[in-house]
Amino acid sequence: MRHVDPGAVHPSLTPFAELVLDLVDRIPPGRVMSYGDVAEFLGTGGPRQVGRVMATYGGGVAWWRVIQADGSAAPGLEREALERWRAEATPLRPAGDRVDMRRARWDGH
DNA sequence: ATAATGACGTCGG
DNA sequence: TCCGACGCCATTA
Repeated sequence: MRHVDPGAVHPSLTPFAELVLDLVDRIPPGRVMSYGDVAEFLGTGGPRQVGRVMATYGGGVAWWRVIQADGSAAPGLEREALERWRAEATPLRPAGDRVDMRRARWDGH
């Protein structure tokens, strides 16, 4: 048996939740993906399903790198997300309260 | 099996 | 730019 597989199973999670969390774990610092981007990349589910997973299990991953398509942070976590974005130099819009999706969006590669 | 839920996305006004 | 209405679909009750 191996020591610790990065993509090892998370027993209590649904297959879809594992796919989401595994992908979020690979988003590089300073880059982001919208809920819709994640669903599209996985080829299953939709933005709301990704949102459900993040709301329930997002605490263990880089949740601030998964945002809404317009560049705004997850509801209720705007302040903390902003600190994270600044800390890892995520490209922000002039106003400074949202991510510049055109430059920060990660395509999965 | 059926219905309700929800960290969304898109479009019209 | 901001807001409301509607569609979406895995999960959960």
